[in-house]
This record gives sequence, C-alpha cells and structure tokens, in this order.
Amino acid sequence: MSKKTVISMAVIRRLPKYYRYLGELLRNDIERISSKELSERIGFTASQIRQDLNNFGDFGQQGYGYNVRALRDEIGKILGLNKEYKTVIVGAGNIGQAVANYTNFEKLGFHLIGIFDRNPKLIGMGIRDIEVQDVDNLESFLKNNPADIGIICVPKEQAQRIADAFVKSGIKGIWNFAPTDIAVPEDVIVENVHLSESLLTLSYRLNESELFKEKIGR
Amino acid sequence: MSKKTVISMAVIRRLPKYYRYLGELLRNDIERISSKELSERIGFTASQIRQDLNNFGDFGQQGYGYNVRALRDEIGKILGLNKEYKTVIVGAGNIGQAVANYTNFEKLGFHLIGIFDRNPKLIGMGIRDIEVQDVDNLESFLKNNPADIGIICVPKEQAQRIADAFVKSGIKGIWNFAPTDIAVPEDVIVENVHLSESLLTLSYRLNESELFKEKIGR
DNA sequence: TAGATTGTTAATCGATTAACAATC
DNA sequence: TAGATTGTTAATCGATTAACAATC
Repeated sequence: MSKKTVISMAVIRRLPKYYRYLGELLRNDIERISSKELSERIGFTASQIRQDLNNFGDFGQQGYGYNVRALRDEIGKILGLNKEYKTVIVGAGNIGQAVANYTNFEKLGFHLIGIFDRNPKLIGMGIRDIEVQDVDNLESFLKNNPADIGIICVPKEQAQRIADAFVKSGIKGIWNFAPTDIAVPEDVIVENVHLSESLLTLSYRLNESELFKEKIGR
Repeated sequence: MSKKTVISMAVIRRLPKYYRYLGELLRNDIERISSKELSERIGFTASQIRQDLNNFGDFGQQGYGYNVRALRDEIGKILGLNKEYKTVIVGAGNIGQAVANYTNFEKLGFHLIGIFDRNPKLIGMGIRDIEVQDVDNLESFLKNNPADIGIICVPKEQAQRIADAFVKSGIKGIWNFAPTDIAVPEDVIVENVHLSESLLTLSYRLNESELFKEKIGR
C-alpha cells in the first residue's frame, strides 16, 4: 500500500483537508471525482492532487477518476483513523474545557479518559462524564490508564513539566496548546496549536494588504 | 524601512515566533544576540534568521549582532502590534468563550467589543465584562461599532453566513475557528484555525513513526 | 587594528506545476 | 474503439543553506 517512505510535511498537512472534502462529497452522494473536479473545489492544482495521492498508492483509475468513498477510507487509514486513541487533557481552563467538549474528536476515534488541573475550584467538576482530577494524580493515573495522546492546556510556565510527565508515562503524541515550545525526546511527536501566532499572522497580513493598497494609491 | 514588497508565507509564519523568543530574551535581560545564538535557541538556521530579517530592513550590526529590544520592537511593528484592533466573536460556545477569556490577546492590542450567539441560553450571559448578544443584532451592532477583526466560532453550517455578515460590515480580517473553508472577496484576509486538521496531523505522524519503527525492526 | 558577525550573493535542495505516455 | 483521466517523468519555481566580502 505505502510507496514512498518519507512524506514531506507539506503533503501531510494537506491530507486532513482531502479527508474533509471527500467527506463532504460523500454527504452529497457524489460517488466519483476526477483530480480536475476536486481541484476546483479544494483549491489545490489537479497535478498536485495526483502527486499527493500517489505518495500512498494508486487510488485512481485512468479514464474514470477516483472513487470518493474508497479514497476517503484510504486517506482515513493513512491518517490513522482506523484506530482508537486514548487522550488526557491537563489544564481544565478555557481551552482545556473547549477541547474536552468538542465531541467531533470522539467521532474520529479520540477518546478522552482523563482531565487534570491544579486549581481546587476546578477539581471535582464534571466535564462531559469525566471528573477533573488533581494534577498530582496525573502520573499514577497514566500508570494505570495508559494514554496515547496528551493534551497540554496549561499556562506556558507549566507546559514543560506536564510534557515531561507525559513522556515519562510513555505517551508518544503531545498536542500542545500552551504558547511555548516544549522539548521532548525524538521519538515523541509534538503538534503545536499556537493561537497567538495565528492571530499575529492575521494581523501582519491585514497590515500588509493595507500597505499594499497605499502603495498602489488607495 | 520595508525592503521587499512581497514576503512569502513561510517567512510570515516565522515572525510571531521571533517575536515570542525575543520577548523571552528580554525578560531574561539579554540585550544583544547574534543570529548564531538565536539559531540555537529558536531552531532556525542562523542563515535563515539573517535572510528573514533582511526582508524587512537592516536591523543588525556587523561584529555585534542584534539589539534584542530594538529588534523585538521592529518585529512588533511589522506584525502590526503598534496598532489597536477591535474584535467581535460570533459563537459563545466552548471555543468562543475560550477565545474571549484569553486575556493575552488584549495585551497585544486586540480588544473584544462584542460577543454574539443565537442560543437564548447564552444570550445575556456575561463573558469578562461583555454581555452576549443575539446574533440577529450583529449587523446593526457592527454598523454602529465598526470592528477590525471578526472571529467565527459557530458550527460549520453557519460559518459562511457569519463571514458574509462580517464582509458586509467592512471587516477585512477574519479568524475562523469553524471546521470549514469560507469564501470571501480577495481584499479580506482569512486565517483559519482548524483544530481537527491539527489533531489528524498528529495522528498521522504518530502512526508514521510507528510504521517506521516496524520497518527498521522495532 | 583584529575579531566578530552581519548583509547579500550564489549554490543547493525541495516542492509545485506541466506534459504526456499509459491505460481504463 | 475513442475519450477521459490517471500515474509519472521532466521542467520550473521557490525556499533554504552555504559562503564570503563588507563593515562595525
């Protein structure tokens, strides 16, 4: 099934978008699609779509295009959505709660098994059907309940400490919402969600476009 | 001050990280830094750092390096942080509340002036010192209180409708948390935060690294 | 002045796009 | 079979890295 051994990050970051658009097509009862048609919807070139997909296998058929359901399922597998994952969240503040309550992740196979915080006001609170525990219990909890993915939603000062606890417990994937970079061994994957950086990028582009307008003369 | 007219997205997305790391240095009372030293901390090559910064001006000094405070302030200006922005959030659910409560954005000059939802249970609720309004008031509110940035935190089905309302009101920057793409005129900037895509990327990389291990033989 | 480090040009590397033979 | 569209190779474009003269 797999062809190339190393896939570039640029390709990887497009995969979820393919998965999403193919899901849309499926919901609209569209059975097959050509790279050209998909190109017009998703906004990548047809050539890029074919290149991307051919990293993973020959999913298309000459003269026909791609079978939407089969392709979506394949990409799902490539993304690891044929498996189930256990997740824990540390930090039950705003972002932690938002992530915990986002039920779409459950549908994709990411199951929340624990939430932790150090704030006594939050400990004991129920989020969905899970009770917020004292973060002091984190390590012993993970010992008895191994998790696949650890989600960091604490302030930046505590992020590294939590990451260390995750690593110690054997967690290999960390989803980091703290506005800082964390250091981990090379066999641990960190995916950052840096909201401030996203906002500053928007801010830059907003000003750039205004500068551009000025340059042209209004 | 500005040198090149068009800066690549790759460079732009690194700017907030420079800003963050220089802020750290400042807090540690480090006055000057060479591209080599910064490279070791931030993880970009020294060459890339010099290239990046030279897109915007000659901020360094041969034989010395960069003045941390001056450089940080310059990057702040480049990012548009010398200005103030008015923001509105539509969707007062989990993510909307999390974004509204994230006070770091205020410190950067992004001021929340309105929150809207269509859920009667949320309307009237206070988030920080702002009362959630009925989304039906959105257009008239924006008429009287022009905003610079609109933040979409509604379910995907309603995202385009809200984007249209933003565009109609003259908003030029949209921060989109809905898990869908929105269509806007070309003078409007959209910055997406697609959490599912981030999670699926993590999932992919987690499985890839396991596959890799298998391939090598544990 | 000598040493350090930038700014910038040139070389390399990687990603995207174009083209087309293969084939359904 | 003829038409459509893939898979894949080659060409182009862009981003990163290396090298070094300029200069503080």
